Amino acid sequence: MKLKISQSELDVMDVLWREAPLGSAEVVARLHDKKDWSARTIKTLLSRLVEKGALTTEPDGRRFLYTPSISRDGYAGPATRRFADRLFGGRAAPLVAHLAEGDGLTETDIAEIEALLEKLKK
Amino acid sequence: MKLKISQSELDVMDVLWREAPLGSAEVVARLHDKKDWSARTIKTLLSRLVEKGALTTEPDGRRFLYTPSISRDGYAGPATRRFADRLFGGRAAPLVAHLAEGDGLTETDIAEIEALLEKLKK
DNA sequence: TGCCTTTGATTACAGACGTAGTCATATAAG
DNA sequence: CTTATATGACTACGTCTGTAATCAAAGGCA
Repeated sequence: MKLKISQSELDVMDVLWREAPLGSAEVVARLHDKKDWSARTIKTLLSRLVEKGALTTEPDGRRFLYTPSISRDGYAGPATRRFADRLFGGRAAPLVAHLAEGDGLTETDIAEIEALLEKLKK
Repeated sequence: MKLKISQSELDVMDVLWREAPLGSAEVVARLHDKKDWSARTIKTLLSRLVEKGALTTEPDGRRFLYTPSISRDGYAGPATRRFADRLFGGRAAPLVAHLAEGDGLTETDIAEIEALLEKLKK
């Protein structure tokens, strides 16, 4: 059961991972600034995500409310590992190095990662 | 000039990033254990990569030698940032956390990342 | 010297993806 | 009650991907 979510679909999931359930019009509203898509396009993406089982629907009057059926972490974990494998042979350090390039890491990020590493070492 | 390399194509690039130039038969040999692809398939991927400009060719008798025209880092850097953006809104810590799950980080990885963070803080 | 093998070129084809349009219907507004 | 509108269902269509097969040229082997 490998759930394959495409790039554009991920943008939609992102909205619903932040806030759910939402109706399609609300998703459209949330995406309005970020992406220059027609409402139709977003509706299509929502439908495909439902087909794929990434979203659950719940009727709310004449419309549907959409809710993710996988958590962001549930999806991101395996995806991250596959990503690291393909690009860096699974080694984590180069990945972090790329993130760090050009001020990619905030103070907070650094602190959090350090805390994380501390815990791992114990 | 956005170079778009697909998943399967990346597996081919990986071989050539490790060792280049190589002829197609050699690439096929290197991939034999990893992927269960016919030689035809790999040839197609090589051709597509050449079309896309990700590989350079150099005639060597009746065959071609393939060499990457972008470095692994040159490709991985932007790709990593896009990946982090899409999945974690650009925040690095959750990404590292996922990598760490289930013993994903070796001692060496941890040490390297720590060194990296040290340098960033200065 | 004529055929098999290797290699590159060209072609194939289904399914996923990006990006919508059309249609029917339910509903809100007047 | 009638009409404009919002919403979901279905349809569209060109491109990209995964995964090859076929064809032709060029050299190796019998």
